Amino acid sequence: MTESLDQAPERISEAEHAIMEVLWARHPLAAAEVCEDVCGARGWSMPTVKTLLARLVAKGAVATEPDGRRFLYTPVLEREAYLGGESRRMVERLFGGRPAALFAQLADAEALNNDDIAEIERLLRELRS
Amino acid sequence: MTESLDQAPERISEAEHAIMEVLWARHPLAAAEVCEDVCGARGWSMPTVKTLLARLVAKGAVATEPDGRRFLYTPVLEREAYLGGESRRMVERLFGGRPAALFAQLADAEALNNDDIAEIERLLRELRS
DNA sequence: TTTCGCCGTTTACAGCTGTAGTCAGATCGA
DNA sequence: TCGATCTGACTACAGCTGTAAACGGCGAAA
Repeated sequence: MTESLDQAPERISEAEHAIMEVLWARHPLAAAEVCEDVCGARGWSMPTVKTLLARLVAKGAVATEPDGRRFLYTPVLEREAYLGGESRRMVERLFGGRPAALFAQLADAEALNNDDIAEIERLLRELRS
Repeated sequence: MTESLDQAPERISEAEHAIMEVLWARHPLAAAEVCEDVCGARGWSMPTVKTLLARLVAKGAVATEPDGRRFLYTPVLEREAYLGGESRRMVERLFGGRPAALFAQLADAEALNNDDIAEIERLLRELRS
């Protein structure tokens, strides 16, 4: 397996993830614009957003590009990679790496509605081909 | 129903979860026995296990029963409930509550092997009936 | 009865996380 | 030119987490 010379996984916290979602949806953005998108929903203030952005930059998950006197922020870490990594980590930690066990759990907890089931079936058919 | 032990979900950390897994597998156990099961694998020492057990008791996830001069520990929180809750939380947080998106992600990351797929198909057939 | 060892409890402490205040420098408008 | 702003940087701080040492009581062995 790829022992990745790349960057260490560098965990992203939940608050940081909220910032990433904003940037994944639209970028590059200035700090103030990120705040517009997220401060209301989470009850944060500008300083909070700035701190989180700075931490993300320090972790290499977000890049900056100067724009006059301010910075524009762009995600470096890709959404797919992040979600994939988190999902696998979770399946690993909670279900011993067996995705089927996760599926069984969700089914058991009735967390799957008919649409979910239909879509998962479609995905499986696709995988098979 | 029973009076709310579950009003507040009372998050369980990863280290605490390792302890819970030991107790779910076998209980009741004394602290020393828990350590036997987990100290080697995680490189922990007795004090660490004791701290984690104490925190779990404080959170109401584990109950104690006196056994001579020591305590025996038994899980109160059930494994199914814990896994279900964690799974749903994760699907909520990362995939906007759409389990199918999680599966698409796992499929995309090639985290599903043939056995997983076969088992999920079997579960789907079961659900259908 | 005195001491030793085991057990749970208390205390410790550094790193991460959530949340935010303050500050110094750049810049735009007057 | 000079202050009002805006921006990122630095600082702060409490709570949670991982990890563990120190303490104090109680029963067993001597």
